[in-house]
Amino acid sequence: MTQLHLYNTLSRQKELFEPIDPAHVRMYVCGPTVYDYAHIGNARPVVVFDTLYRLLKRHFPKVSYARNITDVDDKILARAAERKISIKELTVKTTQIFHEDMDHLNALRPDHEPRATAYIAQMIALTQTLIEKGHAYEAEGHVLFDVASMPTYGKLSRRTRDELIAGARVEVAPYKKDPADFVLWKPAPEGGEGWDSPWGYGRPGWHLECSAMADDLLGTTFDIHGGGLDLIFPHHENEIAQSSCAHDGAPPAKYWVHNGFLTVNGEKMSKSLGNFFTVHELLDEAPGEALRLTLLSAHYRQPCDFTKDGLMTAKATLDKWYSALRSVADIEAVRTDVPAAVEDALLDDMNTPLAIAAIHEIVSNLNKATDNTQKAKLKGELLAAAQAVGLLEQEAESWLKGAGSEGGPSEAEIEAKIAERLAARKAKNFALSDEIRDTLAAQGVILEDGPQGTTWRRG
RNA sequence: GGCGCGGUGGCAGAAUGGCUAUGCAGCGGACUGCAAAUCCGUGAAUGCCGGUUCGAUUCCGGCCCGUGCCUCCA
Repeated sequence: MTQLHLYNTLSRQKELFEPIDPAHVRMYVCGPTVYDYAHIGNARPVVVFDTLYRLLKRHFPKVSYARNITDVDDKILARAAERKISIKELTVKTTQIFHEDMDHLNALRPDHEPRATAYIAQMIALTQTLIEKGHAYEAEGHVLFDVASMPTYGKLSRRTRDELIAGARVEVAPYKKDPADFVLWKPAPEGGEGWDSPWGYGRPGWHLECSAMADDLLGTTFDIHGGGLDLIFPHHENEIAQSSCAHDGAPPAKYWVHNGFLTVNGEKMSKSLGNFFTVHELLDEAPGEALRLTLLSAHYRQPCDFTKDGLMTAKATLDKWYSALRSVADIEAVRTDVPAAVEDALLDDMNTPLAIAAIHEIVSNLNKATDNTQKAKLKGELLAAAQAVGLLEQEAESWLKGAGSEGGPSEAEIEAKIAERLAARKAKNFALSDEIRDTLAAQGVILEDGPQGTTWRRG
């Protein structure tokens, strides 16, 4: 397979990816609501769509990737009030932390990262258009989308309005014409966070934000809209409703791509279960690349169960890969394209587990290689392959010697111990030699004796 | 209740109408002063019951189990 195929939620099938404009591919992914540290579940779509972004960039001349920042929302208001700080202060700080955390996961920054509050004018305009076209109505300071005005509503999530009503567990607001109607604009109290609008002081609805930003940055219809599975309904369904109705039927996106949910220790992550992990805290336990590899170890549409054991296995895998790279540190890599086995796996609906298996094979071949020409070629292949999935972006030496160095012995101390041990070994004092090795091992430093002498790494 | 997803060896996790990846763990060997790492070899799986088929883990139906959404959770 040499062309990209993606599973489109709209058709529930794998489809050949045919960009609207092959010269310029456009992708929008729903980003975080910045009220707290990003958790490991938030990281999954970031890593998944970063992998897709990298893949698209290799195959198309220009890619525009937009990922929004939702910086106005009930949870943000509540958190800011709780901490007695301004909304701005909260969202700026949280956004900064989000960026730092995602950088650690080797996620490239999107080309556009719109903040909802910078697009209020576009949201108001979109709402007005929907009212003018008869798809929205005002009621008690709210503007609501009129679901009955759109016969195809429910197409993405494959739900009918009857099902929605039958399954509704929420109390229906009395001002709604139809229980399925959703809010585009809602009133805000005087002095609270809000903006003036034709319908009074208020705030935009969440679904409206993405429609307005995507439309403004990527155009009426763009190629890929991504996000987590849980966003299919209602968020993406409502985005389709808003954008299509505002644009006389033109849908916002051609391909809808959704990543599966992440569980922790087999259960949905929640604070009460005690299995809630933020990316920030996990970075203290393992490098970001290990976290990234863990997330890519399962196919993006499958559920991914996160465990600390899995994280440690990913770390060990990277140790192995970096060790292979270190063994050829003095050989210059031959620059090559991403090896076919890896690229083909990725082109087939981003089969990252298969791509990772192919990387294992390259590592194995590199470890087996005897002549330098072969090693140079395989080193190039390994780097190209790993970087296609955002891994092996560090120097082997610093990965192996730097990880977990806080609190451990310094490099100079380790080198001194190794020299001491070498002397003991030469004198055939193996008791001392082993004692030195054991002591270092207890401090997290693993010694490996090879034909070229002793190398070390932190475990 | 409605809609959806999944059940593959000890674990993780791909693929496939017949010849069944990959990694970790295990076992044996090479190498090593001994280890570690690496390499070589090796055992081990398709939830249950039917159907279609020469043949099903793969397709179809039923069941069981798990799980997600239906609430501005990725």
